[in-house]
Amino acid sequence: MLAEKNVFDTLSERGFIAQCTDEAEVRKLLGEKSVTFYIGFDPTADSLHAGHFIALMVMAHMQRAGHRPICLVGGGTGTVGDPSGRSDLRKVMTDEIIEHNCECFKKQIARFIDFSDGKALMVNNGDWLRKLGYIDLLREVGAHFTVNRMLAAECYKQRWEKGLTFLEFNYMVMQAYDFYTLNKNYGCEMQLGGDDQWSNIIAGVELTRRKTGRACYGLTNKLLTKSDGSKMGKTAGGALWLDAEKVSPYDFYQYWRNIDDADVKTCLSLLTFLPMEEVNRLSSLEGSAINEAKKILAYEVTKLVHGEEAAKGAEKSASEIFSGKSTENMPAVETPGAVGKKLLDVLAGEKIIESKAEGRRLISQNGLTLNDEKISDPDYIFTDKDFPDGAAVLRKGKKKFYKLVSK
RNA sequence: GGGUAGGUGCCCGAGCGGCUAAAGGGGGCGGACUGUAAAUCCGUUGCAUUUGCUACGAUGGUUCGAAUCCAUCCCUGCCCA
Repeated sequence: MLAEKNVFDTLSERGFIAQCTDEAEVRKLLGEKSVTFYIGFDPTADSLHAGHFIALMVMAHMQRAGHRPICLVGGGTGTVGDPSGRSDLRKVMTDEIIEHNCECFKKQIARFIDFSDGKALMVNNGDWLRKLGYIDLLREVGAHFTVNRMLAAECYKQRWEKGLTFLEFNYMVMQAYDFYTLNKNYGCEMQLGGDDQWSNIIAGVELTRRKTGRACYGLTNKLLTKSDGSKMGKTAGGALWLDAEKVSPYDFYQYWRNIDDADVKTCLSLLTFLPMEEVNRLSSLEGSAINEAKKILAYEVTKLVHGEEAAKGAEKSASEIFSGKSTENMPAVETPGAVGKKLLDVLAGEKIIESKAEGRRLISQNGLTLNDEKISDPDYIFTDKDFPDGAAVLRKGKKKFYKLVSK
């Protein structure tokens, strides 16, 4: 069942599309039948992050329009590591870790994509890549690649200075083989992915054509970057993970709530399903009014990732905390027996600060507030009075709040 | 395998016997200004704290004293094979 509107237009209108093979052909294809397509995710960590989310959105748009997604987790390619656009060699992971990460990915992806009734498939390229024989692969696939062409690929540019290992050089071949395999087994005709995957995708399109004579297509989505070109989705602790254990819904919400004005439009159109009229209306708000747009953005993205309940909770906490009305939903930290202990010891113990030196620095720079009183003494010791109702409100910097619960 | 240039804090990058926990920049953090924004400005940025510990690829050595000198090893780039 195809949607009335061509997804290609939807994706294009929302600003997803970076590069595409034969646009007219792809658009036509997507408009006339249900297309099976795939996106691969390499298990580089035990959670997906904001960068993957945009790909999931593309996938969701496609599925909503009646096409069939194949989610590929890279149990095989993950062992090699994609060098595309990277300046360093990826860490080698053990098979156990890769397997574990694949499982984590599967669970997360299942929240965004409907896998019921075969509406989507989940595959692991380890299933076919791992049992390939070297000689067989060379003869079957290697013959179709010229090194000259591979070397010219944009994705290796970054590596010219640092050196590219043969191991990584093969990544492209493996990914191309994935596409060919999926085309053969599932009739997969398109591969989507982040724009950094363009070279790999093209390789797959060509391999499939050479081996089968069938035309395949590729389309890449823009990478999630800020208006200044830097990567979006970076937090103090690293990536903006989709796993609630790694980044709480509240922090996740706050990330989007604090996005640059200039990025509001991109985020709304790429990361939410709000109609474009609404996206345009919200992102045209000026001055402080654009905060409304940010609230909606934060709520919508959090809802997609963590569910409606968590999104509402995060929204409520944020508005209460920043208006100073209530501390009820503030992120709580259990600090039993804090009374009588040094403030810095307690905070360091709870990882609220990374080290006591950082704590001292914060205090000397007026960055720590306890129940609305600036802390000025690095040796401050908690007293009963700090926990009026069994809880104290600690503020670190301007925006990080913690409710210390003393039991 | 031969020649050569290197491996410095989160990253880039200076330092090339003591004044070096290590210039400068980026990033991060804090403050001011604001709109829980950006830009800007100021401060700060190993840990422990009252001169203690750990750090300049690894291990040994020379020295009163080494990131800086020597030896061996590991890793990387480039050129040659």
